[in-house]
Amino acid sequence: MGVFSKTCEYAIRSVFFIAHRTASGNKVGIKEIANGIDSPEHFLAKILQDLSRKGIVLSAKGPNGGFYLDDVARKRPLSDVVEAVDGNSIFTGCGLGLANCSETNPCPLHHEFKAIRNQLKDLLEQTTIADFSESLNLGITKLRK
Amino acid sequence: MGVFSKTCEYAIRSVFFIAHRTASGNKVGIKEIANGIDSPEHFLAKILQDLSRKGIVLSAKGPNGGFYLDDVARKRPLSDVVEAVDGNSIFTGCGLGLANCSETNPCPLHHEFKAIRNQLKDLLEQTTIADFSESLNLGITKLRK
DNA sequence: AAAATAAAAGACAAACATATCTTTTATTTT
DNA sequence: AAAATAAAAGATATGTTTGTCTTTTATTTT
Ligand code: FES
Ligand code: FES
Repeated sequence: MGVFSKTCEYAIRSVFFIAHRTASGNKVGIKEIANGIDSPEHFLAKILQDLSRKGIVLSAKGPNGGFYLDDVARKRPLSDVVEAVDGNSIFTGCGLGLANCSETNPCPLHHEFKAIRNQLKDLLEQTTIADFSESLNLGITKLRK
Repeated sequence: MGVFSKTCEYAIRSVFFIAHRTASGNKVGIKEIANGIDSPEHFLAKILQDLSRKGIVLSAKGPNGGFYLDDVARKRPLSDVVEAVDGNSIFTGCGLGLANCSETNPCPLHHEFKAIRNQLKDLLEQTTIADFSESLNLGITKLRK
């Protein structure tokens, strides 16, 4: 089990892929996305339907349709994607699973854990979906092994 | 879903509890532990059986029996507990779920993610089970809400 | 030796995450 | 209007995690 759920991993990889493939106003179909990020097609379809409903990605039916991002969507922080799929427990929850993480009732790892958790939060809040398009264009980074 | 599995959360909380309650050579029973960390008794029993088989905790059957830790077990780093339960993917796995996290085939988040992942690794490797007994004794930290 | 205690082990069940397949709806092209 | 396209929606399946209950084994106390 990773930091994010499998669903969330596919979600992040797919928005990166869509951003990268639809930079100049075109759209990309579910099959191509699923292949591009090495995910099960129908499972990814569910995820993108959900992201579409929540306004994280945009979609169009019919010929020449597919998924895409507009300028607003491109500039969304990654934290919005994570929160849409996995909720905000990764940003606020106790590392040891206590019901309420707080300064007044901390678990033994609270202070150390909170510092690390906040760094992950900062990373995801300060980088946008579009931020990684260039390294993908250059082939420096990958979305499938 | 947190950083650790529910099973691992219970495991960490229980070793903290056992360390705290068995400081002077005594033992503590499963019921008391389950109540002390607010976990399902029989589920925790399975976890402790596993930790016992792996040598993370010690146990004794019969009257006055229970779980305990010796000096060696007390000084084990938390990373041993986590690795025994959740494996090492939290320390080495790709944040976006790619099959192999590496410098030569990095995902877009690789460098940033790796830095955070390594901090968690360092935290867990550099603190031992016994390190938190004092703050538990003083009631400064808690193992149940 | 018998009774009591407590962990170990086994069988089962519910909930959730992940995945697959089929049908429907909306849109565009012809 | 008809045909083609592609996402949306629905139904079903598989696997894993989490949780419960019962029986067995080992140990100690009486
Ligand atoms: S209480 Fe556990 S991380 Fe804050
Ligand atoms: S390749 Fe993704 S974190 Fe290293």
